[in-house]
Amino acid sequence: MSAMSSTMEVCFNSNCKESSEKWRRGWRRRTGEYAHLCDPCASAYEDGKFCETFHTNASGWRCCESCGKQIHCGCIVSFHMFVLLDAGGIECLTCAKKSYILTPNPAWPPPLHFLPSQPERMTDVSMKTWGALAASGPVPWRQAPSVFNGPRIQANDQLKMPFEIDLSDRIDRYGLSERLSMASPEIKQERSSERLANGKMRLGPPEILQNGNIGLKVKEQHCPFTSDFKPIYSRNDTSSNRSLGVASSSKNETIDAPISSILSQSPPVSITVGKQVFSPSGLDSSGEGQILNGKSRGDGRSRNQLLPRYRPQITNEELQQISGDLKCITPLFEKMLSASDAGRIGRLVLPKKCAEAYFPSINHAEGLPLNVQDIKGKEWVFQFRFWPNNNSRMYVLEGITPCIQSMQLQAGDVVTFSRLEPGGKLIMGGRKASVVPSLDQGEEVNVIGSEASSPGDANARNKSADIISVNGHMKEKILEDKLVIPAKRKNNYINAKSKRLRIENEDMMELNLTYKEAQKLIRAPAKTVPSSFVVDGCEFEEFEECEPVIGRPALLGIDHSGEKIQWVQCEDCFKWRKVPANVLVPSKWTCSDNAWDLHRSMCSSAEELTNEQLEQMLPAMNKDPINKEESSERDADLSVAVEGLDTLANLAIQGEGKGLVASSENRTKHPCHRPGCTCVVCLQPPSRKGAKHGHSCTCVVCTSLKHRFRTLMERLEKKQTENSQGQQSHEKELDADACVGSSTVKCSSNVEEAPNSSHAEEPKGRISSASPLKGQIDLNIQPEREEDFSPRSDCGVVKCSSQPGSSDRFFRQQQQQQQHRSLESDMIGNLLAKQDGVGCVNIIGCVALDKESG
DNA sequence: CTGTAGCATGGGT
DNA sequence: GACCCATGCTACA
Repeated sequence: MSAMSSTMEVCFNSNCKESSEKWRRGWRRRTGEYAHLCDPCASAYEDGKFCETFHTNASGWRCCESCGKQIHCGCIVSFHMFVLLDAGGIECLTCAKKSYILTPNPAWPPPLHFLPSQPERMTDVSMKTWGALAASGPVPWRQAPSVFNGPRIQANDQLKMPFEIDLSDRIDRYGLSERLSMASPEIKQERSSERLANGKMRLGPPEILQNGNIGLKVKEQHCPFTSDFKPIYSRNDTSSNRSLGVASSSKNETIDAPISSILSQSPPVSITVGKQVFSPSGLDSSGEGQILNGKSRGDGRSRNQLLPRYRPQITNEELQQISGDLKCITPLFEKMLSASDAGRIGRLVLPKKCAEAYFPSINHAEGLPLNVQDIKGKEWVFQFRFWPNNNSRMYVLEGITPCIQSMQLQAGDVVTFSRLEPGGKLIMGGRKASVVPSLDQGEEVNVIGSEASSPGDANARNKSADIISVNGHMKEKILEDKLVIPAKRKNNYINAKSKRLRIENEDMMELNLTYKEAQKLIRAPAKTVPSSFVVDGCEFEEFEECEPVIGRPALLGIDHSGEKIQWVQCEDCFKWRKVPANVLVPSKWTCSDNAWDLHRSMCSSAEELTNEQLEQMLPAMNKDPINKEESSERDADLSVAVEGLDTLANLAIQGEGKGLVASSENRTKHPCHRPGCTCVVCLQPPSRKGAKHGHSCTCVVCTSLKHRFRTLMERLEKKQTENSQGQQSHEKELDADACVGSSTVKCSSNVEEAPNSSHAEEPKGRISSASPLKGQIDLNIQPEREEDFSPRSDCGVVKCSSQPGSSDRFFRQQQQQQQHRSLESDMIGNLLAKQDGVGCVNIIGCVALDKESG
């Protein structure tokens, strides 16, 4: 700071402007450079009298809450002369020193690109130390003041806060650095002995609380210039007015930062946020992995920092809820409950590193019982154990189901593990995914459909958007509790890690949709004239190179005058309006579009339908589990009727094609061909050189298609007959099975295989007349699927649920499809010659035909 | 037949 | 390619 230079410069002090060949270093500027001061100004600065000398008439003076000394708060010069108190006000550094709370003030974003060299001490000691800490193990300390996670800090950014240097200087000036840099052997020894005793961690020295001054003891425990810190996340209740505060921007702010970044960037001081004192530490008693018999547990990897997804994202409120007053809480880690975690098995798979770092050491697979207290104070005993797994271990916590249920957690929610001081009691908390606060590094838990999203997780967002794109606005009621997407891990948690979960979430769409319904809702976009052709009496409508339009579904009805009409729901007010039956209602339709009833061409107009009438029209609403609970809230229910596929989905839920009238033409729609499309059009003949199929094409594909179509008709006909006979029992089966399928609507049959010959010989006319799918067959064929379909799956409709297993099955189905597709072109000829079946309709109306013998 | 415990599998990192 | 871990599988009670 007092370095001299002989370069002729003007004093940086605007009130001085002396030119001098000799200048001295003053305060650190935002650029990272130092203010060059003339000798007198530098002296004033170093004496702490700069502002008193030059800024007496400036505003921004405040008094130290403790000693009353005036400090020029509004000045960069005095920026490091004071600390912000949690309760407001400031404290001069001298007083702050007395309370051993050395949290620097929040600073501006560090000048990444203008970083001057670090003062040697900081570089050599502090930074190395912290750098070493960052890589030294799971860091059960993640809290950091907002200053660290305001601007996103990358872990490897060599950030240097301005206060780092100056603070150390100040500390030096106040004679603190000596003390702080003194790594007491006693303390070290104490820490070592604390790490683990008898397999149980001693988590924090009792004396932390004994003197009633957590902050004080914490400071002594946290020698900033040693690499051996004890992490204490303490609730500095009594000394809050003496704590250096870094204001938390919000009460519920999550205090989080990449550990490595914190450790590598933050000054080695404890930090208070709210009422908490955050004492950074790379290691706690377990940070290096638990030590048993003097030997560190865990492999080398376990000493790496926790994966972001396991870093506790606990909030102040949660901490307060957990710890109460005068207690220290050390957030350890957290984990999003997977389907299996939250399942009936009651096993929570613990992240290995976390288990080894924070839980007692276990040497036998049987493990040991672990007393855990939930946030309500209820004691639980879990069995902490492991399974050998690939030369490794897989740690699980058994018997968590009651606790999970007690906390009303489910898959997607988060369980948190913290440690309560004194005593080191494990605290298990829970967080509903839908209430997760924003997290650092863009890690958030999102509720699909909400605006909350992780900024750094485009993929996750996209995935969410994918779902949204299907759901449109999707039913919030469904989403609220079910559709929870964890934002991501480093790249994308949900996208990469939780593919199953994602699929499961998609399953949660509870989308019951027959492909007949899908077909009726698909149409060519405006200005697009679909080509049509007839194959074996089946009229196809094809519009390539454009996205299909999902028409707005409507409910068929008959006017009081006996005229056929359809009821269409306004997109804005959700009132149902009557339009002529032959009208093609666009997917986006509002009352203002109601040209047929001008009296009801405004949303303010009353609805013509009574609730009873509507309920009659939507009888299935009361059958559906979801809609059942919503049936009493018709408005709320209707309010979620949305455009496009969302509406499609909703309508599909509401009934199996009841009253759906969206297409004016009874054609099979084949919207567009995309990569992966397996329709007969996209599937080139085995030679792969053929042109697209025309209506008179007699290639093997088209021939097979015709054959399939007949079979489809036959099967559906049989299925319908059978359904009408045993629908009730069948529904029970479906419920019991909890959906063998997926969000892909699938048609399968529980009908015995019909001999192929009969298919081929089936009179065409009979099929056409008998089948409700006359003239409707999608061209998308996935002939490979055979093992996917439960014989108990309903024909043309499938219920999807979040049941574990269904998603996985679907996932595997998808994988198998992919694999099959890669072989498909080679095998298509043979396959088509052999296959028959009824299909699977996905949301865009593609039909995958179930392979069938014969 | 059902539930559970323990291991195996395989996608993801 | 090793490791993690979600979940499937299966023997067993």
